[in-house]
Amino acid sequence: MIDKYKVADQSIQITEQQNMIRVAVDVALFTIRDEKFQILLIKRGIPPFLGFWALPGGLIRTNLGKLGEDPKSAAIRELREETGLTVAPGHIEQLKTYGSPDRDPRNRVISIAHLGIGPNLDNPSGGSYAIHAEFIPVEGIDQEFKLAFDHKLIIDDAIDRARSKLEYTTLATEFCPPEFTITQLRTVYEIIWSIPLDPGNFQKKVLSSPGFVEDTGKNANPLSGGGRPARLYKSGSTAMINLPIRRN
Amino acid sequence: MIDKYKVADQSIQITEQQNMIRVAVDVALFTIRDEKFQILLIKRGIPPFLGFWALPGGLIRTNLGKLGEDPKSAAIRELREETGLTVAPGHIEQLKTYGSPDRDPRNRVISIAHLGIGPNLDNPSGGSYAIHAEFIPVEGIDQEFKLAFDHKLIIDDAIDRARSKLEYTTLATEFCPPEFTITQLRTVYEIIWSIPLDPGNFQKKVLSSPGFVEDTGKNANPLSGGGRPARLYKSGSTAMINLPIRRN
DNA sequence: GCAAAAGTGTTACCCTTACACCCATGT
DNA sequence: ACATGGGTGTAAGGGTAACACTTTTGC
Repeated sequence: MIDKYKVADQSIQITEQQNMIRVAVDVALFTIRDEKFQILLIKRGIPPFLGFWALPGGLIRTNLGKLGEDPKSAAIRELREETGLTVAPGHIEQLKTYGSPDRDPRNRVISIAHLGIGPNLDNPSGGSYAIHAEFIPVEGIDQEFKLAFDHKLIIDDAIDRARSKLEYTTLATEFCPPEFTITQLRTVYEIIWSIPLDPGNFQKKVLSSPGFVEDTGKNANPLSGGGRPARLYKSGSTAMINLPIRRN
Repeated sequence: MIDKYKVADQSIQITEQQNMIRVAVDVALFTIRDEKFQILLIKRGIPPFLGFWALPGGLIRTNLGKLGEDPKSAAIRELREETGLTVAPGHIEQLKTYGSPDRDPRNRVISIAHLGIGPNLDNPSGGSYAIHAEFIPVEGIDQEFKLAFDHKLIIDDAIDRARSKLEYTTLATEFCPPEFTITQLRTVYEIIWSIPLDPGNFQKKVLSSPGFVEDTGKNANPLSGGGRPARLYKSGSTAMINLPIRRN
């Protein structure tokens, strides 16, 4: 019942190099482009999985300063290094850790996956070293789509998380520019959930949820072809929605 | 923008011992005892944090077989080794990974925290090596309560997760014996949320939620002092509740 | 004026809530 | 018979969904 290794581990771990594992971070960065829900992927330029798509990511560094970097910082750094894109700390969160012993064919790597949201992103810079980064519509990522490691699993989990967080948090505002109209916000829900929502009811629900959005007093420029100018709102400070937006 | 270390990491990681980190698992194991919501903690018998309370846990092993163990297995093993208690794989899930560089004063350790539910548990066996395990009511864990490392943070996150999962999953049935009455199930909600629920309305909501519970056809023994014998149910196969149990 | 998009009003319907009431058992 | 806990019925209130309607612009 009691294992003799238990205390041994705790006493030797200060000096010995045992039971150490490589720890990576991966980032599932989503955006909306061309009215599609898209995810940032890189095309691998080295084996294993040469030519396969993968999430941007890499090992957490231990040689920076005395103790190393925390996982979220590592995720932001790897994203920048591999794609040239920068995401704010407020727009990235931990998703889940993937630790199956055989998930990397070379040797053991545990990955702390992150979920990121990127509004108004530049085009990713295709890195050197034959690494190519691109936004890919999530609808196109099916069984045919060649993904490295267990990244298909991670992407599916990330999509699920993003879709369900729309319902009870203000995540949707992170897909919008700093000032946006209610219609723009509704379009985010419609694109990510792939369903139409009633414009009138959506408007009332968002405005009746305290702290969801904040009125700027300004109006957006009317579209060409006419239509009443929409009022501009900015994201509120509150994180949770009291009246959930529903998917029925 | 592009960092020269990027490809270097990927090519040398097969051979060199760089950027490796100790990875631990910790378990927040909850149960209901004496009509209280309780968590399993151990009293540390070695420095650092000698005499402080901590979550059961330890390092993931890399020397078992070729590649090592997966995090969930490690969590179940550490729990058994440190407390003598066994939890089924279906009653434990990953909570979150804690990776702040300075969370362990000795050296860098990243911990994959797990959330476990233990119905009908034996008393934890106080381990040898001066390690003492005990169930502690969560209401007693305040700022005065001395917890090691960042375990106060982990416990708070675990309690939040457990409380919110009651609402939209069948987690509450995991606190019950294999066959239970609706009143027993309601008591789980009442204890964990610290609020009373209407017995009649609770009954109807649970029974109208397909797959939440399954009728065994049997009745429980009537309590001494009278009362109609309650019907016995068992946990259904469905994981999600369509009509959420609310906390208002 | 007409089309188009933003925003408000209205109503039937459903679910929830609160609580009364019946059922089955021990003493 | 009475107390006790299990379980069902019911009616008032609140939120939602569907859709009609008004407002404000471009052409």
